[in-house]
Amino acid sequence: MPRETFFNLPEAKRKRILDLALDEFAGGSYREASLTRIVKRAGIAKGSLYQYFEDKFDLYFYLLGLAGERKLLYIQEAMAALGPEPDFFAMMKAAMAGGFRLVREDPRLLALGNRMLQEPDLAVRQRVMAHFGSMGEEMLAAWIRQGMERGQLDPGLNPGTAAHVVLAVSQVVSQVLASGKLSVDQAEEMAAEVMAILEHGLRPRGARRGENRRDRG
Amino acid sequence: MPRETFFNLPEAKRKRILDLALDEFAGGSYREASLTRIVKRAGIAKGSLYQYFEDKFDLYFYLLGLAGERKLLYIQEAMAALGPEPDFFAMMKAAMAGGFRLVREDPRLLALGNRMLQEPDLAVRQRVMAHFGSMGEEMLAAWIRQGMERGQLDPGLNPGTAAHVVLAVSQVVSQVLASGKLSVDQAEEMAAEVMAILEHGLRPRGARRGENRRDRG
Amino acid sequence: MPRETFFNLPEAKRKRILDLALDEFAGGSYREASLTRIVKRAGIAKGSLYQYFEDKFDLYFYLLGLAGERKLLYIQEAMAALGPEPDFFAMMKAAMAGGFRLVREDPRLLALGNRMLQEPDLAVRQRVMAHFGSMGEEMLAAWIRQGMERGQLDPGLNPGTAAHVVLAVSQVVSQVLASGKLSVDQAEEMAAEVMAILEHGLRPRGARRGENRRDRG
Amino acid sequence: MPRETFFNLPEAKRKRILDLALDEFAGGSYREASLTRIVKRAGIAKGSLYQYFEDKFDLYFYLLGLAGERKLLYIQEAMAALGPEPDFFAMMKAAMAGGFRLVREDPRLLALGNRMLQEPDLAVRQRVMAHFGSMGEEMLAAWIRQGMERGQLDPGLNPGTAAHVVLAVSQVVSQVLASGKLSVDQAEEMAAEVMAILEHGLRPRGARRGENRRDRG
DNA sequence: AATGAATGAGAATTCATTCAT
DNA sequence: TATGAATGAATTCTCATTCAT
Repeated sequence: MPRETFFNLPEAKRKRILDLALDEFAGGSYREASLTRIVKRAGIAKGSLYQYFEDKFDLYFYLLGLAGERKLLYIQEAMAALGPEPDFFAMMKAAMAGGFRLVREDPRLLALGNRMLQEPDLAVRQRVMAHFGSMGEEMLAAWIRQGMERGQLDPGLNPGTAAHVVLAVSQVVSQVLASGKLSVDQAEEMAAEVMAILEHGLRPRGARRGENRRDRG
Repeated sequence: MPRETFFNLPEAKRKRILDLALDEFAGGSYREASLTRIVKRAGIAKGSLYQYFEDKFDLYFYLLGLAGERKLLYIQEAMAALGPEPDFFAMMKAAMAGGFRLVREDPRLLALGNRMLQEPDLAVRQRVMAHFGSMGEEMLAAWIRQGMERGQLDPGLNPGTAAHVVLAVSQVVSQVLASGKLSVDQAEEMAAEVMAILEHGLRPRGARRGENRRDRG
Repeated sequence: MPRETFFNLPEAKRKRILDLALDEFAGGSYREASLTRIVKRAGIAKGSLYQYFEDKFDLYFYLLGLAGERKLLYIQEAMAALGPEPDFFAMMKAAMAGGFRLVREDPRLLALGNRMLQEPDLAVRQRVMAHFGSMGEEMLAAWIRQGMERGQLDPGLNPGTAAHVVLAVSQVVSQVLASGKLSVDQAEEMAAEVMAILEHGLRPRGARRGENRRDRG
Repeated sequence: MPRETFFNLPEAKRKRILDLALDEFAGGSYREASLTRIVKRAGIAKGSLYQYFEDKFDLYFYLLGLAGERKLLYIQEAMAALGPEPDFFAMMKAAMAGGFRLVREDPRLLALGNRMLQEPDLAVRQRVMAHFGSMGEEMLAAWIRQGMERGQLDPGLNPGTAAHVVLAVSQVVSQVLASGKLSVDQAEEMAAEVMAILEHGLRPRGARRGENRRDRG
């Protein structure tokens, strides 16, 4: 956690530092993110950064926490709009919508997470995992189990595999976004498409027969 | 391209150098790959590497080419087994099978490609792209167009989006493999699952009615 | 000297600061003692320390003075128990006893002195010497002269050399203690042994055997 | 151990680097010795030093080895002049003479060893000890045992304590020398004096006076 | 009187690249 | 053709000291 010093800073300065740090850590691996560059751009002394944070990892970790927190918040807000006993796919779409809200606010927040998942430094990844766990993975597994119980998902599915598939697919959306190949709008469209496909693949087989699942035309 | 010197090297030495270089470049970003480490492990002089290759990028680029070439070869071999006018999904599965053959031979070849797609150094990525283009993307778009013409894919699809979806999904498989979360066998199983879902999602809608696409049980 | 501010501090706080400072300065060279660590452990502000003391040296110097003062006190108390015209070796033993009392009270006080004698920073050592002089050395020389006059020491001795020898030997005891190789009790035993040897070596020759032991010269 | 690179250097350069390094490491603690200063004074690039040595410790350790080696050599040469079954005190004097020869050649070699014995960084000291052991201590203990068997030392002695005393006394000589308080000649005189005292203290009691000098119990 | 933010020099170490032999 | 020494900028992190509040 940042030192008290950091929180005593005028908000503008604090935000500026976080902003520049986000630039760094979202733009490459942990190793490649340069504190030197941050302080140079921020116009502060090298030592100052060390008054705010324990060390490089402390800053990185704090940033990750902020991003995760915000993402979770958005997801929860999107899900709050759903009724009780919500459909699995409705939840997934709400979660995705939350993710997209995050991206529209600041794409780097998403990139930060992606970078972490690809972090080449094993020690860094382990330290992160030790605190954050696999996060989404567990939540998702719970959703899937619930969805199967409620008859929203094919009972023949292997929950573990399904979770991997779903998680992987949503990571794809993230990465397509991060790569800048698609605009946010295009990505959202693609995500809807992907979700439709997923839904088609994961719904109970019998339940799909004789009906038109796709209303997008 | 490597200098002539490199090709004059005894094959064992040449392979050894490439092998160690693959270790480096598959294990992190371009920046993090260390020539120093390569020469140390290879037991050759720093200067020698510069007699074989222009610079770091030259070596990296050559490695990428080798991996791409081999992947393409495997895909082509897998596709050669298909009859004339092959089904789109059969082609996809063949391509995937080619990819898995690559992975079984050397997982680092796959990791190398993944790392490149995530390369944080813009200049590096651009130089790579300038020579390799989006590779798979164009081939895939052609397949999709063909598939739609032949009535194997839903005519209502947006080919570009579909290409992205398909590409993204196969990248997912790659990354799951690279992450080590799944064994190659598990990943292959998951890939089959994913392909089934994709097929379900992309086949012409009418064509699916009243038939059981899924024979896996 | 500390500023007035320091003496206005509640005693507990004052002692705590000195205690932590002793930890630092007894544990390494002047340079390695870290004010940052002191204030962190003391839970006071960096600036506060500079309100109490001029600078790092001021604190160090004050600490040295305190330790020296106490050591002198203990020595004097041990000597007060001796009768008038005390024997040189009785005085030495009393002095040593004083030193051991100091060590038993707080071994860091001894370590502090030893570190000073080994201080690598010439400027620091010189500033210390400028104020404290060689301390013990002069007192010791006086004792030796006195001892020779009173016939307690061999008149053939070179007083300067003898002083060095005696001082050096007692430093040995200090360092053995500081090194932690011996317990205080063991060290005290060793000191007695050493003193016995010294006594044997420095007593007037005639007093021992009626012959001149020295065949080297 | 230094890298091959170092040994391939022209001798003058190699010596110059070692000389400057000796300046650093003999002048303070491990931490205080500055590689930056060494390269600046040597007029070489920072990176070059790392071509010669693994890291700071490697350089330090190599220096220590050189000094130890030379000291041992001198001691052995001095002892070679002694006849068979040499007297314990003759051996001690020879050893001391070896030490003085070292000091006359380069006092920093002695200072280096002293600094090591006082090294505040525990980890450094441990790594050194792990390779060098206590060196002298063991050799000395053997001498003492031998001396007692041969009737050159008082059989009532505790060999451990005696070893400590002797070792400590010779360290004193070292430190007096290192401190610069005495010239080498004066120090050698003092050493002789000290040895005479020691001899007097450690010789068999009967051999001296036919009585037991020890009344301390 | 107390605070604690700011500073910048200095520390060890790694790296890709050049070039004389 | 191979070598490997030299380079210097880059990295993270620590420190004593100052000063406005």
